[in-house]
Amino acid sequence: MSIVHAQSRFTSKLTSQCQNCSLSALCLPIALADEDINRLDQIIERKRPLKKGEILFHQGQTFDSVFAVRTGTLKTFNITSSGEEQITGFYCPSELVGLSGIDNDTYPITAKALETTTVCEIPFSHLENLTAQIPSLRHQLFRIMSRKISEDQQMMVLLGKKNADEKVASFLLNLSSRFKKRGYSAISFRLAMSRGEVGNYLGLAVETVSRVITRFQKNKLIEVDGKEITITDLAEMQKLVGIADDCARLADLNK
Amino acid sequence: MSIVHAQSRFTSKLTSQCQNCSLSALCLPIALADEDINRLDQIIERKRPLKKGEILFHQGQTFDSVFAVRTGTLKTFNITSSGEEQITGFYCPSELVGLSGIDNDTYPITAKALETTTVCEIPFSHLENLTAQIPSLRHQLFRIMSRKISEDQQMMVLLGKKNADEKVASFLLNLSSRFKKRGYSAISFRLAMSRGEVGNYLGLAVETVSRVITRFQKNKLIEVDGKEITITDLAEMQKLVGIADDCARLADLNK
DNA sequence: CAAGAACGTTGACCTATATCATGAGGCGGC
DNA sequence: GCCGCCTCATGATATAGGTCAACGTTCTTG
Repeated sequence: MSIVHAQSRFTSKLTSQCQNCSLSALCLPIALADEDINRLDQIIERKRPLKKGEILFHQGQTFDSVFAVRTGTLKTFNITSSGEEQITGFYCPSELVGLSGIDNDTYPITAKALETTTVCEIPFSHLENLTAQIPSLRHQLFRIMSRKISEDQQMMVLLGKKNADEKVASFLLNLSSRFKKRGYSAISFRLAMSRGEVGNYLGLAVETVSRVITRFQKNKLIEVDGKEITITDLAEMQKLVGIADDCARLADLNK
Repeated sequence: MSIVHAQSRFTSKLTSQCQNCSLSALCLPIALADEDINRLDQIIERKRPLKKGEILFHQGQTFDSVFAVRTGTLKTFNITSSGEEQITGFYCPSELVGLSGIDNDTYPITAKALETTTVCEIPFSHLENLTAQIPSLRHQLFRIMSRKISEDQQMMVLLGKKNADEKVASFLLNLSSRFKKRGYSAISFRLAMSRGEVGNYLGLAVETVSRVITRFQKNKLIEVDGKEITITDLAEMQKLVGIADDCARLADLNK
């Protein structure tokens, strides 16, 4: 009987259910009981894939959902007074986009696909209701938002205090750890974004990004083949960035 | 009878109750029913004032509470790899500090008083429990966190794309609107932070901040007397910053 | 109230990175 | 499968803002 149960349960889930999703351990369902995952599952809509360059939501558009990236990569950006775009983030699988829209019921940024990308749409009003009933989901959502705040603040430190080398090294190591977290190689990966987008994000000119990458290659820190990056000297890269990225370790340094 | 009720209710509240707090319309209690404010009130602890330079919490310390500023001003900062501090925010009355600590149960930043400052301590586990029962409180907390994410992203744009003039102008206008929101003058106010702290926050050297401020004075944009600032040409200042700070207005510009 | 420390301003100079310019791949579209 | 465009790399040059130094002013503290 338990077999029948398991079976029916299995067949009733198509590949796009949270239970089967290889990302569930990183994404919203983390720490949820099976039954609760089901409830979450029911409010989630899987959308047709976005092609490269397609837009998920626009700056100024009415907010109604947050989105979990399933495959591919997104960027989010603002349009500045002078009309140029300022990229505020890149989003990889399992990451949640759109949380900044809750405040004004309006997305303050645009989200655009860097490559073919699939997302799960999570209508926020439903999610919010569910959080009333599922404490661990509520806590998880608070944590995700809190982490986003911390990360953005780290980014502020990067933009305000780091030089070009440190910025690029931080960026590469950050991607590395995100890939690692979801089971890919931490030392070898493919950039979904162009040099221009990297520069825009880091507050650098394209040319500077290009030169730094070339220099890193010459100094045998990384190997590069177009968008393929291999970190060959992780230790040296980490030294470049400084230990401060590990906040916890500093706890006793600032009394 | 209703008079007695009102009376007893009044006398039962000391000055440090949410109901009597002049900030309640801006702070967490916004949109809460009286009875719900009471429940919130009960979990909040008022702390003795912090003197200038005292620390509210340390980077690395275990997270247990968020804090609402009642009077005074706080700054939050990180220590970078090279040991210098990078300021990540200034907090004025009614604003909530410490939300970035939820994620790791650890504050990733230090919060320090810039002047004599009083705060309300809100133990987060209690707050989280209350949000299960009070939907409007839950929504308010999501909104506050969401707004923080938007604001930090605006800050990233500022750090990544703006020049010194634009940074300083943005900073002054930002303070101006925060003062205005809580009923103070939008054109005349006192900076709680030093030029050095402004520079640190904006990714500029002290000298640059000083020079920009001097230039603004010469150009009759502002008047300055030490830490007292008066904005004399608001329109020109806004022009300097650009219209893009108003995200909503751009909704139809980026199709 | 005096002395030292911290803060703020201003000038001279320097440098990291932006900008401009050019050319070489590489990719998408017809 | 070719053309045109976009991306990337690299050199030459310009510049915004950093750094260093000197000095006045304003807090702080004994």
